[in-house]
Amino acid sequence: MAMKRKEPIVLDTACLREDEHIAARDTIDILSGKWKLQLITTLHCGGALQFMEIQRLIPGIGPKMLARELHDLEANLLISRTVMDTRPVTVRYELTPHGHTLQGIINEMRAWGRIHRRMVMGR
Amino acid sequence: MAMKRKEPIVLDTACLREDEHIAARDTIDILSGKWKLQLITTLHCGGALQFMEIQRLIPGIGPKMLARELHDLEANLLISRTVMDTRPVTVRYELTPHGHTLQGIINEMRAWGRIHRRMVMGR
DNA sequence: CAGGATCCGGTTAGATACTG
DNA sequence: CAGTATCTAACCGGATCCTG
Repeated sequence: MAMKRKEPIVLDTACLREDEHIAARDTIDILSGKWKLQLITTLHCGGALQFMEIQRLIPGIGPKMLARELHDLEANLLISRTVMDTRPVTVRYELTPHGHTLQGIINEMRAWGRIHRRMVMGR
Repeated sequence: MAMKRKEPIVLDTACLREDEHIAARDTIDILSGKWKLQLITTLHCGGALQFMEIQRLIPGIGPKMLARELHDLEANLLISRTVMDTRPVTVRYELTPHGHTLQGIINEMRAWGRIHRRMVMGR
């Protein structure tokens, strides 16, 4: 008697394509990490800011983390770093136009997060 | 002579409110982790699936990680877990309606991620 | 089939101290 | 002011083995 053949599970690939996963993952990776969201939002609202100004606006972040996160964002062309020739030197960090486009997604995350919190915490 | 008073930096708080940060962070936390996005998308496209079916659909994931991620999502009311009384037992995992609402954000992440990739990789 | 238990290497993030 | 260097504790994710 023939074995009952179990067909391999293959879903409609349209929504499971590899590069679709990658695109979403890229976005998540950029936004992941403890301070990225706050940092982006702070620069979005605050415009151009200096290193210490940012540190004061984000309570709890240390210089090491702040420097690292700023590097990451700069490498992704999301912020620009400008050394001003003042004395002592100051550095101006600012979201690029591309960086500002992230705020749309962040706002959606806020909206969903609020709904989610009500759902999980129960009203 | 009076010192030049540096005003403390206080930005319009509307976009920097603590609970706004938290809401966005909740969303990120749910979507962070190596397999969450793929897992949600797989269940979104595939409907109800068994443990092993999911494992086959997500190449590389091990049973430990899969179990953990499923637990996380269930704790957040994003998926439902149903034990079927078959022999041997099988378990059916399925996105809840609330879970399906995540796909909107995920799709936006994909769209942004594609744009971003073109921007960084240069064309 | 559906997982839990254990071990283990790599990454992450904080504290502290120091430099140009 | 604007960071870097170093050390360490915590966490993440994988491999392997085991159970009901």
